[in-house]
This record gives sequence, structure tokens and C-alpha cells, in this order.
Amino acid sequence: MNCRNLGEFCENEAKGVVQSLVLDSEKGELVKASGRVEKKIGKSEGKTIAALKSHSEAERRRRQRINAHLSTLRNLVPSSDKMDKAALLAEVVRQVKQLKETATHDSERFFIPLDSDEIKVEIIAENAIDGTCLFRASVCCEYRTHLLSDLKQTINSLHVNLVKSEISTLGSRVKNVFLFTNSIHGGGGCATIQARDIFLSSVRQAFSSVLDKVSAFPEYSAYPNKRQRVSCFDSSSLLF
Amino acid sequence: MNCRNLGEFCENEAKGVVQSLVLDSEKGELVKASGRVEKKIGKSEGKTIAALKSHSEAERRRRQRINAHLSTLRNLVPSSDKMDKAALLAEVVRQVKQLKETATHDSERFFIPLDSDEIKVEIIAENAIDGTCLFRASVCCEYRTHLLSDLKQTINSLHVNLVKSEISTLGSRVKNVFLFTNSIHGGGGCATIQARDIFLSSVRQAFSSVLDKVSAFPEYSAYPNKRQRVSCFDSSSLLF
DNA sequence: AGGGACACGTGAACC
DNA sequence: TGGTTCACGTGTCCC
Repeated sequence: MNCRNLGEFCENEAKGVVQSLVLDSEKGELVKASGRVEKKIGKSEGKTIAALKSHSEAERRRRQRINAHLSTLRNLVPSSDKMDKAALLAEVVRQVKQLKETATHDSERFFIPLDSDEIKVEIIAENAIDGTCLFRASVCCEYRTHLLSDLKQTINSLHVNLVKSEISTLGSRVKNVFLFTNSIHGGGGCATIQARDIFLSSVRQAFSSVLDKVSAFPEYSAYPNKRQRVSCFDSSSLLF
Repeated sequence: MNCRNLGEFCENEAKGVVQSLVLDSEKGELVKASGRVEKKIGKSEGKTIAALKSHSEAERRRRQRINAHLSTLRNLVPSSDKMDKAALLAEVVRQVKQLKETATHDSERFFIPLDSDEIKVEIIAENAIDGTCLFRASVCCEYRTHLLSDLKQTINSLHVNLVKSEISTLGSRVKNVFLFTNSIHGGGGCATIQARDIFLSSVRQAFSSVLDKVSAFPEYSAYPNKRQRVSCFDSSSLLF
């Protein structure tokens, strides 16, 4: 059946008698169609046919455009074959949200040190079995001499298993990010939530004292006289 | 006009005479509709009406579902108000591609060192005016003594402006990522594409020779006797 | 007017 | 069979 709503027109157009069925959505029942069709046909049939035709063709093009984008989305989303349109879009929403999440998270993790000092210690992942946790500690501060060796000593004193270390600089500001676990050389993790919280705050405290050192002993400052915001700061001397 | 395709049914159902118009898409002309409607109405009008009604309601729900996802996508995508559906989807495609790009790029940048040695030097960004480029060089290899100081010497010898350095470890493998520009202390960048390519390959060559050092002089190896794949590798001694 | 965009009801196909 | 998905042509609104 190729026939659509305008069927029988060719034979009936001479008579000018065309009727159609409508399911009225408000009243919930089938009602009369308008008489407009007959009137228009009476006026200029050719015009109406041409308009109808171009209209439906335009609509088909529109559908093709939309569906083309839908199918490229389908290719972008893994294992989205045999998903219907709604499910596909739902999955796309999920993906976009998640990608945005990790993107902002990453940029927060890796990019420019801020002007304000900051110490952040958080749990990234947790092993449910032995209580081993993966931690991420970030320390953002002004550079000073011995900052890195102080941080190293701090890490060592915490007896954690350092997994990853990142250093980035902007001007005289420096940001250090450490990933570490609390299971050193195969040992267990924090047994209880309380122990974990105590550990977290002790890590924060340890890094805090590294930052406090410069205020307590100003001779540690790299720029004793005045805070310097120069961009020609030699990062290579800091990074090794 | 509330009327739809099934209009006039209520008054006409007693007569059983219903006609509809179809624009035949293949022939490109208006043709007769099938007589099925009349037959069915003759059989059991109530059934047909109920089926039609639930069908159109289901279809409406489907449309609502799709449009709901579309509008949440609209909220996720910046400045996508007043975009039509196709444009919105096109923008979503663009975003997803870009997010995936940076996501894989970032994870590639920041995560685990691979088992195979790798040297990669690429241009991240380019200043069209003075030809200054931002480069990213990554070196992935087995750790050995003096690796970091060798890399530092290499960076220094290239006379580049080091912007950022990252080091990550997995077992005895180590991955170093350097971001740097070729405009040292305000100097200009590479004038031509050829100069840039020469610079790129010289950087690659420089890092290569650092990696070759261990094979040429085995005494540099951290594990002279046999390649060791232990995970208790003390990364903290490497990272500072 | 005339073309674009949208929601609608419908026919067909698939479980 | 009912239920669900899709493409289609159409009515309507807006520029």
C-alpha cells in the first residue's frame, strides 16, 4: 500500500469532493475535517498539488537531516545499535554529562595553579576488600626554596605508596598533585571509616605544616622582599 | 482548527463513507486511498476507534520522550537556544566528538606508562603571529639511574621554554610529559613550516639519544642483570 | 506568499 | 494479537 492520506484525489479532484477523518485529541473522539480542502481545490488545483508536494518533500528532507545526525551519534556512542531513538538520546545525554564531568575534573586537576593557597586531600578510589584507598593530594602555593624536598619528606613520613606525582607552574605559583595509596608494600589499608578520616586529616596537617614553614621562617621564601608575579620564572630549575 | 485526518468521522460513521487523500511519493502525484477504512468500520467501529486512539496516544508519548531528551541536551549544550532540532543535534555531535577527543587525549597524556618505549613530540597550539608553538613531548621508558637528569640536560640543550612537566610511574616504567614553547624568554618561534619540522625531529632525536644511552652503556640501567617487572618500585625516589 | 519548523495522526513492520 | 517503533504527509504557526 503506497497510499497515504490524500488518496483517491486524482479521481475525485474533478468532483471536488474530498473528505478526511480526524481523531480530535481534546475531545478524544473522531470528528469532521474542515471544508478548506474542497474550497482550495475549487480555486486552483495545480497550485495546491504543487504546494503539498513541495511541503512533503521539504518535510522529508528535514527528517533526513535529523536522522543523519542521529545516526552519526549512533556511531559515536558505543554499543548503541538496536537502541531506539529515545534510548539513543538518553545514552547521549549520559555520555555528554559524564564527559563534561571528567573534562572539568581533569582541567581542575591538571591546570593552572591558582593565586590562593590550597591544600586538598581526597579519596579517588577504594578497594572494598582490604580497605586500600587511592588518594589524591594537591598542594598549591607560592614557590620557595626547598619546597619540593620538604614535600618529599612529608610524603615519606606519611609512609604511603606514591603512585604518581605532577608538578605544574604558572609564574611563581606552583601546584603539586600526588596520587598515592595507603597500602605500602602490600600492607593493608584503613580498617574503619574513622581511621580513614584520621588519616585524611593527618595528611592535610602534614602538608599544611609544609606551607606554614615559609611564614614561620621567612628566610625560606624564594622572594623575600616582595611577592613577585613574573612569568619568566625558571620552571626547569624547579621541576627536577 | 482542531481537525485532523480522521475528521467528519462522527457524523459519517453511520454512512460508512470515508475518503482520504494521498500524495503518492513515488509517482509524485495524488492517488486514491485504500478502501480498508470503510470495511473495518463496517465490522467493528468501536474497536477501530479505540485502537486508533491508543495508537495515537502511544505515539504522542513517544514524541514526548524524544523531545524531553532533546531539551535536556539543549540545556547541556551552551547557547543552543533558538536552534532547531537538526542544528542542536549537529552541535551535540560536535561536542561529543570534541569531548571524546580531549578525554582520550588527556587520559593518554596522564595515564599509565606503557610496556613499549615511546617518544612522541607534537604541536599542541600555535601562535599565528610570531610562529610561537606550544609543544608536548612524551617519553615513556624503563627507569634507569640518571634518567631524569639526562632528560633535564636534554631539555636545557634544546633551549626551549619549559611550561610544564609531568612524571608518572607504573612498576619500573616511567612516563615523562613535557610541555614547552620554542620562544625562549620572548624570542620568536619557528618562521617556516620547514623550520618547525626540523625542530620537531631534532627534539625527537635528542630524546632518542637519552633512551639509547642505556643500551649503549648498560651500566646506566637500574636493573643490570635482568629486566625486573616489580610493582614495589620506589617511585618516591624517582619523582624528586 | 512561500518556505521552514514543529506536532500530530496514521500505515506498516516487528515482536 | 496488542504493543511499540519508525517514516510519512499534513495542519499550523512564524517569518
